[in-house]
Parts: sequence; C-alpha cells; structure tokens
Amino acid sequence: MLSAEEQLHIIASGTAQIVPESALLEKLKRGKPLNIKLGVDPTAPDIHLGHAVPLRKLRQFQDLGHGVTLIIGDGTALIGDPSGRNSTRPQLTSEQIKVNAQTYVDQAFKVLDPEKTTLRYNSEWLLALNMEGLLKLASNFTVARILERDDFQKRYTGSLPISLHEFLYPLMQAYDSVVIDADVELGGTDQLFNLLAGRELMEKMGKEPQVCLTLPLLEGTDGVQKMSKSYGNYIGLTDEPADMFGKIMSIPDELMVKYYRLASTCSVDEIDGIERGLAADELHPNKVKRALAQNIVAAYHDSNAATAAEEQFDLVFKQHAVPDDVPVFKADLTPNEEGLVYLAKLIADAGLAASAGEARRLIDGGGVKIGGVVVPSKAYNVDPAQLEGAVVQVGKRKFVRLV
RNA sequence: GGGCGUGUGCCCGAGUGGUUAAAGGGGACGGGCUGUAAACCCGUUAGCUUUGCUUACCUAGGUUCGAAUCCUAGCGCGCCCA
Repeated sequence: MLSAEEQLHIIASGTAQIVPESALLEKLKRGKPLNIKLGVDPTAPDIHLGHAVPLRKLRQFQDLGHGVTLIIGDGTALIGDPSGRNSTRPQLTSEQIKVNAQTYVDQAFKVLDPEKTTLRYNSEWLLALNMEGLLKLASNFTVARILERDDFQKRYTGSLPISLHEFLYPLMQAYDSVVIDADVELGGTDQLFNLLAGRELMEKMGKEPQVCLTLPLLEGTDGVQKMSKSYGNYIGLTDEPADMFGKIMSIPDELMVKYYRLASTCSVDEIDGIERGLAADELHPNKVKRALAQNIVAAYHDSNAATAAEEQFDLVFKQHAVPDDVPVFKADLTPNEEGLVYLAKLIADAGLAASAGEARRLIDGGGVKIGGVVVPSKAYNVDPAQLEGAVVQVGKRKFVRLV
C-alpha cells in the first residue's frame, strides 16, 4: 500500500473539495481499507461520462486497496432528490426504479472492480424504519438547519412549494452513511449539503464522521452546459467506439485536462505531465486529444476497439472516405413518371434530415453526397441507377447505405 | 376580490391593419478554413415534388376586402391594491 500522503495526492486530483482533508489523511494513515460510499438515484437508466466521474474516483480508491459500498437509492428515490431543483421531482414507480437500478449497475461495473464493491439497496433499512425510528432520526436536525440548504432557501424565499417529504431527503441519505459506516462519501458539488448532513448525523449517533469528497460537474461536448441527456451533449458509456471517439475529439481544447482528470484511466502523474506539456506548448493538442479519446474508448470497450475507432476517424475525417460500418437503409427506389426518385424525401425517411424540406436545404447548401460526389443544388430528383447500393452522406458524419 | 401590464418561430426579441413565413441577436445545422477544437468567413433555420399550395405570432370567437397587429371572452405569466 502507498503511504497516506501518496494516496491523498492521487485521491485529491480532480476533486472540488475534501471536507476536511486532515480527517481523510488521518483515516488513510491507519493503513486499513476504508469504506467509500456512493449513493445513486436510479432515476435515469442511461449513464454517461458525467455520471461516471464519481465512479472513476471510486475506482481509484479501489486500486489503492479500499472498499466501496455502492448504494442504490431505491428507498430515497421514492422522495426524489431536491438538489438543484426548483420544483418537486416526480416520484417514480417501484417498477421503473427496479429497471433503472439494474441498467445502472450493469454500466457501473464497467468502471468499478466488482471484487471490491458491495452493493446495497437503501430500501432495506429505510423502509424498515417505522414511525418511531423516523421521528427519532428527524429530531437530529432543526428546520433552520435544513432550510440553510441553497435550493430550499431559494424555493422558500421565492414562495415556491417545498413538500415536507423533500425535507427528509438529506436525512435519509445521511442515515445511509450511518448504516454502512462510511469513511468517505463522494458526490457532485451540488451534493455537499447532503454529504455534510451525513457527517453530522454520524457524529450525533456516536460514530466516526465521514469525510465528504465532492467532484466538479463535467461539461458536455459543447463545452458549456453540464453533460446531460436533455442537452444532447453527452457521451454515453454504451456509445459505439467510433461514436465515442468522435464525440471526445469534438470537445473544446480547454476541457481536455479536466476530461483527463475526471474521465480517463490515466495516472495523476501522467495527467500532471500532460497539463504541463500543453501549457508549455510542448505537446500538440490534437495528439493529446487523440490519446484521451483512445484511453476512454479503451476503458469502456477495449484497446482494439479504440485503435479501430481511431482508424475510422482518420478514414472519415482526414481522407474523407466512407466508414466501414455504415448503417443500411432499405429505400423505395420506385421512380416517378419522369424515371427519377425524389432524393429529399428519401433522405428524410432515412433519418438523415428532419424533413424533406430540410433535406432540400441541405442539398442546396452542398451538404449531401451520393457515393462521395456532391449533389448539385436544386437536384432534388435523381436517377435511381445512381442510388442503387450507393452511400448517401449528409454533413460530415451521417451516412446511410441504400439497399 | 379589484387595477394595470404581458404572451411572437428552438431561445431572446422587433414588429400596432396590407410585398410579413415575420427585423435583429443567440443557438443549431450545412459549406470554407482547420486539428470533426477555438477563432473567422459564407449560407440555411415552418410543411409539402415549390415559379405554387398549406399551416403559423397563447386559445376560441368577432370586426375588416385584408389581422401577429383592432374588439370580446378564456388561459398562462408579471406587478400593484385589498
């Protein structure tokens, strides 16, 4: 095992805050495996690189010899985390929760070491808590304390409703820490309040308080908004290698180091070196970004897939060739009276454009190619012989092979 | 409960009776440049086999040859009074 200081150096990389850092160092100094907690809400089934940030950090802990307790919040999901919300979340059905939890776990183990992970469902103890237990638990916090929380504060002063059950959310999450005896709990920066509640409750209930470790939010491929499915800027853990590679290549340069720290499997020393190299203009950003894409694709698929993805990438974007695995589309090539096929509609049907109108505009803009040849403006109708088995391309990255 | 104001395309926002499918900006998309980054330049940004037709300025009616623009009611939002 590495020394406590060396471990801390690795753990601290990429974190937003560690509260308190001294306590973490102390825990590490004991030389015993720590119990690291992460609670997840099974509200959305698909997980992306942003969700994987805390998982990566957990993996670092595991590689240092520590144990992880992953808590599926099937109990807390009944409430819905009010963090960062200005309205009450809809409550999920237990059926949805179950399905979501399973997909989450399947994907989480792409990152975590199953040998060193304990999986727990918090309904196990939360639902077992009867009225007496709940009241006892609630007596540990004052209304003022809970109301301190930023989002509650905003809602309260803004005269927006806060349901009573939402008040209980931080308590539930805190209670999880008590039950599993967490040494450290991870979360996004927006989770700090909940994490601190855990620390406080543990102390009140006579346990050694957990250390709170927060991680910054990861921006999506647009480089501005946080990564989220609803913004359409996410890189999914289950994305195809070529797709994943391309998406990573399209992130802004400024974000590369952050991605390295939060989403790659590279060691802290390597990343520090890259950061210095970029700052000193000794490393070419393109090379660095390629290496990043390689690393991440390899982490979620394998290194062969990563190499293949990079080859595809060069093929398509450097040599402007057609990739190997073009999706096929069964097109109706029945010609009209003039013996031609309406290309615009075909493009829309193939899903390459939202409507035939958009397809027409794309053709006029020179954004459509058949078999590598640009379709001239206004040429909305084409000879079917030209289309037979041909590859239709829209923009730089959308292809379809007609059959 | 009363008074006033406001509601425009993905978003912001101009438009107060007639070349308005609706200025301008943002975003997005396509083209150029490039490193599928950024910056920059150009173009597009309702549907339809389109010299045209259809649907559109919260909703439903009405006035008018003609309405996003005027009137009435409803709904949403904001502010003020009680």
